[in-house]
Amino acid sequence: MEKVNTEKRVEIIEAALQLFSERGFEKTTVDEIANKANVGKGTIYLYFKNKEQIFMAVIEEGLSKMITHLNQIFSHGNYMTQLREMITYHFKFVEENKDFYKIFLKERLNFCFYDNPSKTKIVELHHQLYRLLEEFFHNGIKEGYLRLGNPNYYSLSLSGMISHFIVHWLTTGETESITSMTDTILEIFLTGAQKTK
Amino acid sequence: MEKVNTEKRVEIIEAALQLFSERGFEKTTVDEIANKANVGKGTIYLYFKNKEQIFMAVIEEGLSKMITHLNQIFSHGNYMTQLREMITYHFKFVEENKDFYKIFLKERLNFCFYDNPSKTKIVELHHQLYRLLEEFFHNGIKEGYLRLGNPNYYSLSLSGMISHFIVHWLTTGETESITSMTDTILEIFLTGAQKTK
Amino acid sequence: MEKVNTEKRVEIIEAALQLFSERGFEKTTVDEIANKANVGKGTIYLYFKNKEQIFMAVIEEGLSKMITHLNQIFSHGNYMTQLREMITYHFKFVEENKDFYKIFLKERLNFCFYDNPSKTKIVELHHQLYRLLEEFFHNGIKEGYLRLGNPNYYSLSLSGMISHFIVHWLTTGETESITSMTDTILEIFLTGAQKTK
Amino acid sequence: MEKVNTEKRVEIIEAALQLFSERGFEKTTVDEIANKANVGKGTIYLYFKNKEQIFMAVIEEGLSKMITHLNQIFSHGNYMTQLREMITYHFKFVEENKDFYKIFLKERLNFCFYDNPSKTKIVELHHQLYRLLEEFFHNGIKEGYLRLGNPNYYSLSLSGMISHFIVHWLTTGETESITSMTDTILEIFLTGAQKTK
DNA sequence: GATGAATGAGCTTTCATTCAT
DNA sequence: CATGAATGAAAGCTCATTCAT
Repeated sequence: MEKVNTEKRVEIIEAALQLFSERGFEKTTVDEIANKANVGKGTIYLYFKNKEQIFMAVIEEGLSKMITHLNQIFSHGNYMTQLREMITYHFKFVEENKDFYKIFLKERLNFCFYDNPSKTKIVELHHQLYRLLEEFFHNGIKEGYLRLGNPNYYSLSLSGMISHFIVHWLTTGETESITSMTDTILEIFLTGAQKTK
Repeated sequence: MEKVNTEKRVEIIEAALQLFSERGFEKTTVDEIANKANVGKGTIYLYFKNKEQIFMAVIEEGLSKMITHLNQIFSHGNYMTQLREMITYHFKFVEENKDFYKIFLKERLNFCFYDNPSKTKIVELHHQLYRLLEEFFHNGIKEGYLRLGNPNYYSLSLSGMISHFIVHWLTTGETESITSMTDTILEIFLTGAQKTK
Repeated sequence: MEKVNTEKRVEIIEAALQLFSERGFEKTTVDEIANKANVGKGTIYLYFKNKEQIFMAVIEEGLSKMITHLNQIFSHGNYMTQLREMITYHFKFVEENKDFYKIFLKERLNFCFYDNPSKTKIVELHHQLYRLLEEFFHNGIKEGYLRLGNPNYYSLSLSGMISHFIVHWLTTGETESITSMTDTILEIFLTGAQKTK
Repeated sequence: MEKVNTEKRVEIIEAALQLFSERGFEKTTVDEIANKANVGKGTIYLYFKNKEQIFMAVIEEGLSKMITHLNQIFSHGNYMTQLREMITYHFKFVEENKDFYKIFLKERLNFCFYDNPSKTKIVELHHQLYRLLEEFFHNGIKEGYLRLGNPNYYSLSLSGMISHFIVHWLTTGETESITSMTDTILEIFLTGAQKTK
């Protein structure tokens, strides 16, 4: 019933992405998506089984992009460069995909509850992202760049810092580029906030 | 039209809190809230102008609780104790107010868009929380506990770490108490993740 | 969710009965029913779970009426009088409940397929009607009024004759009262069409 | 716009016949018909103006078949043989055209309302069938096989008996061949159900 | 104050029909 | 001739809100 990737499908996803991020899933109507995508309302249902599937496709799209790029970053260069680039990439990504990131931040909490088959792809991608970071921090310890410790805790800490800076940036009007925060975060993450004697 | 605090109002808020956190705002019906609160559906509209106002009240309630308690923590004891207690308190709070915290995490992003008069109270409280933490970190620097730097960045970093650990905890089944994470977070925040020679 | 018998419920059933018989189930919209019944569309759903349940209620209503009356007829008088009255009653019933009878004639074929719980009541009533007639003809044989034979075949034959006369009457403009057909049918049923020497 | 009989047209009618009898007219989609007939959806509209016309063609097809065959039966043999064969033919027909007969039984009631030009063909055929039987019973009286009386009443009586036996057979699982009912019906129709002294 | 029956705007989804290829 | 992607009117149903009691 659902058609494969075509120009129309992409247009629908892009329209939906914007609207979902502006008004949220529930407050966005299929009519609005159709209008913004310049397709008939019925057309939407040629490409997606229902409104929820559009949402899933939107998330999938964004998560896949993130994973692909992180994999690229982690595939060459030395560790510290990768660390810095990972942070910068997050900021660049959010600047370019503000809409997706807003949705992502809101929906993270629900990913775990996605049990029905139509959502497993999302859960799978989210796990992939999680494991990618875990491995990265695991390597950091093994290669002697990071202190001994649970790599997941490092992962959660840095991710938390990054996403919280982003939340702050998004909610305070997105003045200036947020990429300039890279060094700040890197320093706090690596050397901590405590005054050394 | 809106009545002041009474037992009924509290019951409505508590019922709504639970339902909103379980199903989200849109998927919760006023009927359900009325049932759970053991009041008539019409009664709800004696205490709240509309469904959205219930939501606002729920958020207000939670934010006020947090602010009150943080103020208490910051009012006595030495700095490092306050820092540790602040983290522990967050964890305790989320354990006791899981429902509210979920909503809070999701809605944070929207606080900035709350322009209409009915939401200013929320924005105000959110700012208060923000300033409270800013001041706390500002003091940490002034009193020589924290390295020189922008107190907001410290605030964002630690808040991000805390909330991200909570997200992880919430989405992985809430096994064990999360308060045990206090030391882990404190250490990473204070001394960083980098291996020292 | 469904309210019990009230004036509104009755009005909805009556409006639906008319519309269903005029346009058929599918071509009748809930809006139309609501309009004809002078209630809001939403009100319909206070009394019926969905459109199909209205239909079921309509059928139930009519079948119950028929069964009740047939029971009355079969409860007193001698056999031949009962037989005649039964036929007359069918004609009177269809004259007074033309709408229902049309629906009944069309839906008979589907009664057997009504497996889901919401329809068992209908199936049950239909069986009741069937057994009532079977027993009536069984008695006719036992009491020596009817020739030896399978009572079901007599039941099917007479019912068939009656309903076909009704179909004819309904489709040819319902000129004159159809009750005048009672004797014609009775005679053919009892003594047959063949010329006796 | 409508093409004459071709293989494709026949396939569409046959597919529609089956689907209409299974799900009814409204619940059958043009897509389904197209799929079952192995033609493109657009192709259907080369052969039929709209969905309703497919339905009409289905009915026409079946009625024509019945009329043709009844004419054959009535064209040779003696009267009583013709009578018996007419009944048997009905049963054989329904066994071979169960789908059509179900639709026919349901739609009979509407034939009279078919006023618009697209339906006159149906009405015409239905009248033809009616007159064919009327004439047959008229002859039966004239030739001394049947008692004096209105031939239409005999026609309605026997037709009613036959179709009601068929309804019963269709709704009770179609166990055994229904053709075995021929004698039963014939006897009741000819000699009646009343016990003779 | 408290209620819940009543409402209709508004939603998602379906599907007969068209038409460019 | 044949097709199926595209369409939007129209349907069933939900639910926030009102208001007579």
